[in-house]
Amino acid sequence: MEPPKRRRSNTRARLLEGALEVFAERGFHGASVEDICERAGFTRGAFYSNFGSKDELVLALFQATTDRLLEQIEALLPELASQPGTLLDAVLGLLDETAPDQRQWHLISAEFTLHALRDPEAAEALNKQRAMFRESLTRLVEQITETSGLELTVPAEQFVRMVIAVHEGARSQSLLEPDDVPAGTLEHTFLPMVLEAVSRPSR
Amino acid sequence: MEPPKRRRSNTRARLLEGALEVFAERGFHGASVEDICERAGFTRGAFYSNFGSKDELVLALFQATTDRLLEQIEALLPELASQPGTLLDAVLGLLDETAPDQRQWHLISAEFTLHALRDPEAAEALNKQRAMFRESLTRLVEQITETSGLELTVPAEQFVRMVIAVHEGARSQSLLEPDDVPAGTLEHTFLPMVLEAVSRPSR
DNA sequence: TGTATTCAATACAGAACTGTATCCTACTCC
DNA sequence: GGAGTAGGATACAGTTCTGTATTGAATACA
Repeated sequence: MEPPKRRRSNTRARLLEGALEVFAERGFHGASVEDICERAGFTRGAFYSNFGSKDELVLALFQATTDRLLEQIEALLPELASQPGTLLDAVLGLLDETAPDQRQWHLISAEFTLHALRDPEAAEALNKQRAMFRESLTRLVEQITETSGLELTVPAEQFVRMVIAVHEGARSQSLLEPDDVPAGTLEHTFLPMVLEAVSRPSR
Repeated sequence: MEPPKRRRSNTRARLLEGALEVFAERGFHGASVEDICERAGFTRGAFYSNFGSKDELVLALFQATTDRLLEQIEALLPELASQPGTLLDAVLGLLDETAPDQRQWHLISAEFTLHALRDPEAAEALNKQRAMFRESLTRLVEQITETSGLELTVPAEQFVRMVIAVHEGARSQSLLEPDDVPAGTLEHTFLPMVLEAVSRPSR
């Protein structure tokens, strides 16, 4: 009674993967259930046998993505915290490594955010995820500042919020104008200055 | 032969207005032509008599929005540049005043950006608009730094890019978590620090 | 006042999409 | 190797949307 599910969970995974791609290309509303199935190599029969509706799939996709993100963070945090290197390297490292395909991730993430801005329920889920992410990042920042003789003049969480804002805003610009703003340019120019502005050698 | 168009241009305007609202609520793909017409108080007959398709309307809406934005900037720039006040007040003032309805503007703007990230033609149009906006903002920054005994340690345009990144990233956070991040909090906490970090009294 | 024109409403045809019901195939387990 | 079942394909019905063709009312103009 256990093994027969191997096939099932596999097609679920493939459907989720296909959905990720198609959503990135056409957006949630723009992608039909059939588009997703086609991409995954199935027909709608498989879809409705695994998900109740597109909304349910979106939710599952969000959950899966969140789970993977948090797993990655768990794996990366101790490494980054213990390795030598500047605070910024660690922070940017985490931000970058958790988004292997920058472009796709940004598209999906923006799509989710937009969706959440219109739907309170989605907003709650997204905020929960973002809060966990911020927390991890905040912990990382605190650990590194403690061990590196650096002290922040603002609460670590607020610093993290700022880093995230810059990161997102910058990435949006670099994806829109890849020629004028190569990926990472803005972050690497400004975050060091920001950091300098809000930190000092600890007592 | 000229006056008969008065009615026409009026319904065009109402359709555009309706589209703005509906797009903000449901997104481009999520809004049907009929939704837009209904909001504007027409039926699809009026729509297809004024626009060839939803895509054409989106383009027209983008153009109209851009035109209005640039007009507003033209009107605000001299005022802001001449008025007493800090550089930041002026910059944030411009950013805020050009977006009377923060939420709707952000939604539409995000939707456009997302669309542009998927469609090179839209990207070009959006980038042109953003370039003009940045230019105005850059001019404002340069004017104010010149007259206020302040000097930037980075090119004005890059500073402007950074301000925009922060502004967008911050607004996204404050719209998602209005309780935890009241509008303007992040900007007003961090931008002064950033500014301090990248400026010094001029020679 | 009568005629022409403009512009939006209405009616309609066709396409796309969703969701369900049924069928078919390939395992599983005896 | 044969019955039972899981899971995906196929066929179908219903809905929604788009775009066009036609109609009708209001306005301009003579």
